[in-house]
Formats: sequence, C-alpha cells, structure tokens
Amino acid sequence: MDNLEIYLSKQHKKRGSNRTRREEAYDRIKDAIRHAELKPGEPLSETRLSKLLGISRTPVREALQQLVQEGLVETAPGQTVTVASRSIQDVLDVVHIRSLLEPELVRLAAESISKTQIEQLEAIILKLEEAAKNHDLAAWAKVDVRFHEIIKEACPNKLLGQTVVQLKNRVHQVANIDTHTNPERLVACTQEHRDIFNAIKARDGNKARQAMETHIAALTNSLLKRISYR
Amino acid sequence: MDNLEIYLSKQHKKRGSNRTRREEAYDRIKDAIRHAELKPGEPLSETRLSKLLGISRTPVREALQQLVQEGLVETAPGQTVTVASRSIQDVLDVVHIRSLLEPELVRLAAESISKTQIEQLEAIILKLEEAAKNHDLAAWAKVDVRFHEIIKEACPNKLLGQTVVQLKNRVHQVANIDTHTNPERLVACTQEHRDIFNAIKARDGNKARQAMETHIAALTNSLLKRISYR
DNA sequence: CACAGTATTAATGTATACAACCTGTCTACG
DNA sequence: CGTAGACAGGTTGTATACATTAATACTGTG
Repeated sequence: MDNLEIYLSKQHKKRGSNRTRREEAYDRIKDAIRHAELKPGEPLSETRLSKLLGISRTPVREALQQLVQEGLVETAPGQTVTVASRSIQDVLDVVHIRSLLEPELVRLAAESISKTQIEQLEAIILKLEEAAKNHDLAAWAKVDVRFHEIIKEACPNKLLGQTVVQLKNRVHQVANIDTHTNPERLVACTQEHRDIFNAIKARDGNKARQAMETHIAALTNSLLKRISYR
Repeated sequence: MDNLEIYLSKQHKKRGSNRTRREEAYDRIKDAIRHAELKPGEPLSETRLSKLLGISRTPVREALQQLVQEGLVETAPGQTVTVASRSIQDVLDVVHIRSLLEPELVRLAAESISKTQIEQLEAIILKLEEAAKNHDLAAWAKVDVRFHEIIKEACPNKLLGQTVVQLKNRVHQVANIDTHTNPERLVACTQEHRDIFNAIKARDGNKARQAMETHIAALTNSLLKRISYR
C-alpha cells in the first residue's frame, strides 16, 4: 500500500510544531482576504483551497468555518462559501458599535491599569508619533495595534475587549483606509491617541472615555466625508 | 450525559431539506449544556460524544469548534474541550456590555420599526402580561425571546443585533435565573417591557433608550443582590 | 435553431483510518 | 521501598474515501 509513503511525506508534520494545519490554513486564508488576493464574492472551494495550500480538506474546512463565524466569509447554507463583501454601511455599523463600547473599555482600563502597562503605552505613543512624523504608515499601523492591545489587556472586563477585537477584525481589510490614505488624519489620529494616553496615565477614567469618544467621532466624520466624495 | 438519545442511524440524510448532522450535533450539545446535563468543567471528548449521538466525529468536532467560538465551551489548546464555567462576574460582564448596546439597539429600532412589527410586539406584550399574571415562567421566557427578536429585526444595524444575541447566548444557561427564581422580578420585568414597548409604539427613540437603560439597571441590581446573599 | 433531458463534473457532508501525543499505571531495577 | 521507563488506553489532528447533491455541458429531438 502506498499509504506509508503518504504518511512519511513531509505533509504530515509533527503536532508539536506548535501551529496546527488548521491554524495555518486560517491565517493564510485570512491574510489573503485582507490583502485582497481573495476578492469579495469569490467562491472558496474547500477542495481548491486544500490543493492550493497543500493541506487536506479537513483543516481547511474548519478554518473556513471559523471565518464564517467571524463574518469574513459568507455561506449560503450547503453551498460554497464566498468572501464577504463589505459595504460602507457595514463599516459604519461597526464604528457605531465601537462608539458604544470603546469609550467604556478605555474608561475601565484607565481605572485599573498597571504601572508597567502605562510605561509600555508611553513607549508606544512615542513610536506612534515618530511614525506619524515620518509618514511611515506601515510602522504606524503596526504600533497602533499594540496600543489597543495593551488597553484591552488592562480592561478588567475581558469579554468587552474581546468583543471589540472581533468587531474590528470584521472590517479590518477596509477599516484602516481612513488613516492609510489620508495624511492629515494620520497626524490628527496620533494626537487623539496621545490625548487618550494622557488621560490613562493620569488614571482619569472619565477623561479617557471622553478622549476615546472624540477619537471615534473624528473617525466617523472622516468616513462620512469619504462617502460624500463618491 | 446519558440523557442524550441515541440517534437512529439513517446513514445519509438529504442535504437541502433536512438539517445537517453538524447542526444536529450543535443543537443537541448546546441544549445539553443549557439544561445542565453537561455540567461546567465536564470534558467533552469528541469520540465519546460522537458515539453518544450516533454521529461521526467530523460533524461533532465541527459543532464543538463552533461552541468554542461562541464561548460556551473552553479549550486548552490541543486538549479536550470542557464545558465553560460561568462565574457571576462573567454574567455581570455580559450585562455591562448589554447596558452599552441594548439601549442604542432599541433606540434605532424604535426609529425605524414598521407598523406590522409594532402590532406583533403589541400581541407579545399582552401574552407576556398574561404569562406574568399566571406565573407561567416557561411561557414568559418563550414569549420574551420573540419580543427581543422582533426588536432586533427592527434595528437597521444588523450587526448590533447579532452582537447582542451572541452575548446573551454566552450566559443563557444562567441569565434567566434572575426572573426565573424571583416572582417579583417577573412582574417588574414585565412592566419594564411594557414601558419599552410603549416608547417604541410612539416611535420615541430616546424614550425607548431610557426605558431599556432602566430595564438593564434593574436587572443589574437584581443580580448584584443575589451576589450579596452569598 | 431552441430546448429538454441526461451525463459528467465538481462541490459539499459524512465516515473512517491512522499517526502523534498525553496520561496514568504497572513493572523492573536500583 | 522508590523511581524510571515501558506500556496501554484514550484523545486530538489530519488525511482520505465515499455518498449525495448542485451545476454544467452535451446531445438528441422537436
């Protein structure tokens, strides 16, 4: 039987290599969607993907299922899943929900953040301002993620942080368009982050909440402007 | 655990018309968790469950994965998943997030609800009051679900409704303890629903929002009281 | 030429086989 | 007696085989 060869081939990796094939499939498909290699509406055949990735259908299928639940791909029941298309309205819907959640998230975080976390945030803010000055969008975006991660960690209501992250993921491929294509917004956005940080540093929950409200309002405005340009 | 009935093995159901085996596994496991047949901390072996349900491992595994993502079961990576245990703090966390989302949900719903939906709500409110009068908790809970469903449908921000539902699901097995074990709360809660409905009927978004805020505040208080009794 | 019905293909849903791994037990040896 | 190492059972991760359905292409007939 040829089964031996199959299982000895390098396809069958050790489990101890900490990433499972499902996770690998998940990451790669997700990245492909984010980078628009897989475009909205495109059908994602399990068979095709599994061949493409060199992973069997089972893990690929599970990865797809996870993406369905996160809303990055859609599924007419029993049919092939497709990359979800995001309307501007979808993005606005997400931002609206964020406007309800994130101010409170920041308030709670500010009221129970640790000293070391504040120091971490301080370092990040400096990098953020540096990146903004250099118009280094890639660096800015990367550091920005860390910024929000730390705030999330500082929030005692873990589910709240988790919920916000899920919401953001849902529109990640388009959400950063705001800062990414608008240099002025990048500068302003950085200042807004600074304001949020200052309030957190002072452990002033209400002030932090207000700063975040301002930030999201600005974000919303920026998005709405883009719409009116169409 | 043994309460789960063995599935009569018709090998292959039709795909389009009937539920898939994954959905069946999902529903039955979920129900078992909600009814505490599967208790928090209990390990859910894929193999064992598949034998119990008479469904092969693949669909069972997929159902479990979905439950993981919904937070009803937990998974130490690479190990057997267990039924998630819910602390009171978890419930409070959920209620806190709901207090941020649901008032806005109701406001939006009230401002764009249709006439027929209002009529549906009106019928539901009457049933709710009837059930409260008779102390028929089962009926009350069932109708309550419909109440919130219709409001959800009336809200133009679909993602908001979806998010709230997800949050509620997460603590469903314990959330209703509030009204279910406290007759006074049942009556008060019904009145709160009536207030919300009246505001919706008048299409007064702000009033509806306030009524919902009051409702959730009462819910929170009731929960906090239960804690202090410990 | 239009079209209906069929055959072919490819997709998903499900079952099962197998390897790696983890855990606890039991034995053998110090 | 205590501990290390083999072993057994059970668990997950992955690959693959099979059944069924949906879609498409094709062919024969009006």
